[in-house]
Formats: sequence, C-alpha cells, structure tokens
Amino acid sequence: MLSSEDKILDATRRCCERWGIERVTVDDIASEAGVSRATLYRLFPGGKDILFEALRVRELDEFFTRMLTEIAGAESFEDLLVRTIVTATLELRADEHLAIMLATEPGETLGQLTAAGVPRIIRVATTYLTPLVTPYLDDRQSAQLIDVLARATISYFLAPSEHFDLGDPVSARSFIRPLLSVFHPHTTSLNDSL
Amino acid sequence: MLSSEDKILDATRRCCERWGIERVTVDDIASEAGVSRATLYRLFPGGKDILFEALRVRELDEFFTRMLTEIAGAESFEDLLVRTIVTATLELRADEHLAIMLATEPGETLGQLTAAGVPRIIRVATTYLTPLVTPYLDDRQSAQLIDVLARATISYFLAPSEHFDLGDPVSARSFIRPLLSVFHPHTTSLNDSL
DNA sequence: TGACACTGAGACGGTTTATGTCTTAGTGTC
DNA sequence: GACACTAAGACATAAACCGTCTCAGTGTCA
Repeated sequence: MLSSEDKILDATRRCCERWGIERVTVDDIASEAGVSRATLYRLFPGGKDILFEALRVRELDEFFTRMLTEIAGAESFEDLLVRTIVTATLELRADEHLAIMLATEPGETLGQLTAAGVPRIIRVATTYLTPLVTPYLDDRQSAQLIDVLARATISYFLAPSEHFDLGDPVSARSFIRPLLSVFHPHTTSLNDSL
Repeated sequence: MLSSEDKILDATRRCCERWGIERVTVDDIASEAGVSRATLYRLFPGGKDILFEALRVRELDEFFTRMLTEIAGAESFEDLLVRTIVTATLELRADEHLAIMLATEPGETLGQLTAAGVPRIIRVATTYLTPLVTPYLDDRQSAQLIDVLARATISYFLAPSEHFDLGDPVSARSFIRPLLSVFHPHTTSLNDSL
C-alpha cells in the first residue's frame, strides 16, 4: 500500500502531464490521488509549489538511486565515470515523464534542467555520487568533477552532439579520458591545471 | 496571408491540443493567434463555444473537400462507395489532431464523433456526397445510404473489427457488396427491404 | 484630405473558479 | 475510551476569466 504522500505525488505527476503545470489545480491532484484537499494541504502545506518541489526532489532521489545500482561494480576511476554518464544518459532518454514534459512545457522543464533546477540537481548528484568518487579524489575535486559531469550529461542529453554520444560506452570513454588528465586521482587539483 | 478568422481557428486547434478543451481560455486563443481579444469577439461573437463550433465546421468541410478529390474518378456505384469509405477511413487514421484529441479528451471527442456531433457530420456528409450518389439513387435513398456509411465508417475507425478493415479496398468491397443488394440503384428503396 | 473600416490595448464590472483554512463527523487502531 | 487520521464540505479571500466597451492608431479608398 502506497503512502498518501506517494499517492499524491504520483497524482501530481499524472496531472501535470495531462493539464500542464500552469493549468493543474490542487483539486485535480487531490481527486486524482483519491484524497481530500484537506489531507493534501496537511501533508504538503503550501499547495502546488511545495508539491512540485517535493515531486522533483523525489524524482531526483529515485533517479540517482536507480543509477547507483547500475554503476555499483565499477573497478577503476575511469570505468566509474564512464558508467556514471552512460547510465545517467540512458536513464534520461528512457524517462517518459521527462519526455512528455519537455514536449508540452519546454520552458518550465528546460528551466528545471538548465537553470533554476540546476543547483538542486548538482546538490543531489553530489550527495549520491561523492561516496563513489572519494576513493579517487578529495572532496573538493569530487564536487567539482560531479558538477562538470552533471552539466555535461544534461547538455549532451538535451542537444546531442555529432562528436560524442554519452549513451554509448565507447564514445563516453573517449569523452571522459581527456578529463582524467585534468582530474588526476590523488595527484593534482583542478585549480593547478587551470 | 491567412484571414484573421483562419488564424484564430488555427490557434483554437493548437490551443485545445495543448491545454484541453476545458482548460483553454479565450485569452490563450487570442494571443496564440496574435490577435486581440476584442477582435476575436468581433469575429466570433459568443466566445469559446462558437469558436469550437466554427472549428468543427471548418474541419468537416476540409475533410470532405479533401475526400472529394480522392473519390472523383469512381466509375461504378460500387467503386464509388468503396472509395468513399476507404478514403474516409484512411483520412481519419491520418488525422493527427483527431488522434491527439482522442487521447487527451476522449469524452468530448467521442461525443463529437458518436453522439452530439453526429447530426452535423451526417448533414455535411450528405451535402458533399449526395451529388455523387444521385446518379445511382434517388434523394431519399442517397441520404439513407450516406447516413449508414458515415456511421459505419466512424464505428470501424474507432473500434477496428476482425472482420472488416475499411481502410483496405478489398476488405471494404466485401463490406460494401452486401449493402448493394439493399440499396438497388434505381430499383428498390431501402424501406421495401426492411 | 477626410470618411471609413479594422485593429490592439486595455479598462470595467460581473461571474466563475481556485485557494487555503477550518470545523465536523466518521473510521480504524492501540 | 483516547488517539490519529481522514473525507466532506463550509467559508472568506484571491485570482482568473468573461463579455462589453472605449479609445487611439493604422491603412484604404474616394
């Protein structure tokens, strides 16, 4: 049995696919979730804005949780980075909800991926991925690397390049390798190289 | 250069694909059309309802206009009927706007195809097709035949059958042929056979 | 030039819809 | 029986939408 929170967030997702972020109402979401409006406001005080925030947080958490299981067995630093961006790219491409939102509400959705939402993405990515990277880099370098890779992954997802296909392990490796000379594991910091 | 009416109807179409019939506002349509609200109300007094009515009328007209060019060269009564339902079926299947509306607003759209909108469909179909049928049938028979074929075409479009594929000329012919024994060109009337 | 038709912008009052809070009564649990 | 949780819905407030209207700007034709 799903918790009321999850039912409501699921309903939020379906409703904003259907009506769009602007047009959806709290009533829509409540009745789609099979929950009274009072309950919704009790669980998510603040209404629509809070609801969408919570939804984005949940989806980011799910995104990186799924990712962690995929990239678990990496055996080298390079392998870890390649798996990370390949998995992230494939997951982004397979995300139907994201595709629908990009098609129907490009403005808001792109904003979440490239502007307003970027800090949250970076924060969550750092939280999830830092433990995997710290065997190879110090905290500062880890954070910098994750920042760069997250932005690159998003960019290549949104606007495919003729030079790299980050969904393909071979191509992704050719993208990662030059970066390794910048992020020397346990030797130099990024700043030394800039 | 499109007339303001056409710009507005095009905008209506795009808007109700995007926001849905219920959620769309006159402001949406006006700004999508690049026209002021005042102009819209001047050209379509009555607002949304009148607008959708006008849109449906226009689309029906376009539908049958396109159809007439396809079924022009029919050489026999049977051939005419087969071409008619095949062309109509294929056109329905190729109609992206219709597909979107069926997916996003099935209730209203189905109503327009099967209930509330049927009289208009029959009326327009009769207007366009009667001239082609009158060489073979009298007016009353023509109207009855068109009525039956229109309903059948819609039904088989909405719910494909395992027995007939009205988009396929061969199958459509096997569907039409039994009807010919009911609608004897210039011999018996439908009522005689019932 | 002046009459005319048409338009965009936007003000207006009235109506509908959505919001957020609150109360009440019902249900299941410990 | 106390407790937590919920649906339903009343309520006032706020926002959005509607339909009409005025006004000023633009282009056209005589």
